[in-house]
Amino acid sequence: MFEFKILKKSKKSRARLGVIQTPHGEIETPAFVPVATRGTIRTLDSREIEDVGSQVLICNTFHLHIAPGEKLVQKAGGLHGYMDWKKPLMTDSGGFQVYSLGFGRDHGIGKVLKDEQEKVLKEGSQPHAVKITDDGVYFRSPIDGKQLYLSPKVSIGIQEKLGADIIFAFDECPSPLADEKYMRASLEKTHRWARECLQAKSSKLQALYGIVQGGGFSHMRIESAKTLGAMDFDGYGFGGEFGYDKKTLKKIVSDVSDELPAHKPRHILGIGHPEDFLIIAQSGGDTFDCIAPTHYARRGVIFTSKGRLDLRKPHFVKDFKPLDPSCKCDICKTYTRTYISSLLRAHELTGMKLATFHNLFYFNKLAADVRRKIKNGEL
RNA sequence: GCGACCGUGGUGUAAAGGUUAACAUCGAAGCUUGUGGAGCUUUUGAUCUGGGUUCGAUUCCCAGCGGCCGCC
Repeated sequence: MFEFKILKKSKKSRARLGVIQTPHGEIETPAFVPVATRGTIRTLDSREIEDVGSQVLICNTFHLHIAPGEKLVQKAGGLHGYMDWKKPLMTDSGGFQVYSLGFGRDHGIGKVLKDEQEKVLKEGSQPHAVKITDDGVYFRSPIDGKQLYLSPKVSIGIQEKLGADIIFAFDECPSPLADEKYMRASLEKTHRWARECLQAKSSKLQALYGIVQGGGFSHMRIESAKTLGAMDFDGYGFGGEFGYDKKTLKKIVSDVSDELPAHKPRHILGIGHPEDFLIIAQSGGDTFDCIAPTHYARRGVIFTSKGRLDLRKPHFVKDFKPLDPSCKCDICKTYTRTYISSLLRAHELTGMKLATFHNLFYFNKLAADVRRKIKNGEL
């Protein structure tokens, strides 16, 4: 049921054109994966998500576990039935929330560093709101403060009930501030958990991806890729930080790609601004997800062929052009910057929706352009 | 017409007879990469007008103007 076919390998780079076959259809790669954390692309319904050209979405185990809970989703026919989405789905394991709700929150940083920073997190450090043990991670529910627990076995159990086509191993996503010793211990834990995830998995319909870690430590990235590459995963996620510049992103993705089994698909977790698309594809990435198009849209920032535009800026209110004159999406064919800018300034939901629709169309189109370039031998 | 109450950034509120009048929101600039977030950082912007009391009034007193409520 799950198969990755490589249609063409580039002679100029590590790029490859491919098709991932899943029980819910095919994904043409390289592909952009919109983020539907709680089973929805905020402001869009499943029909509209398809209309913007999405092939596959990624939902989140941790958030769906909290609400509405995997049992309810299972009763609704799994995520596909729950959201009436007939195409492929992924679920992230909750490993990223170990970071985003833990050290990420403590230090007020994301996973992408803007400047080179001193690595300050020492081995044995614990975040405030999250407790990381050898076997799993304790969280507190954002709803009622109740204790929640995720481990490789628990995460896989939840993901099997959610029923996505591609599921991810439960890992510890380390902070970019982790020092070498912390990273070493974390990496060993992630590798041990990877084996436990393989053992815990019982569904044959779902593909399981292992997650390569190692942060900015090149030797650990390579070691992680070798270790996980030797395990029987259906594909591989690239997690954690990718440095503070694009050169580092390219190097890490390239290095890791070179160590992994060439015939298995590779997913770059949480990276994918427009300027990253070519870098990821050239370095050997097949799929990648990013909250940027949806998250930014709700703040009034749209992505266009001429770069980012902050539609809440005053001058856009008097601008009667479409969002992106060269875009073929329904929004650009229909509405003006004046209208959408005014709506966004008034915090109208429709403004966020129109911006979200356009941004996703634009991102999916960019991925299609990457595929065309590989096909034409331009990349 | 009479009486009561009230006039503080654009809006909604706070405070005090004495150094830079607080907060929220709005405005402006920047940020956002496996989405706890319509969020975060920085920043512009105010005591209705005129008198009086006082060393000193935005605060207390008087008048005007404006608002609001009640009564005729």
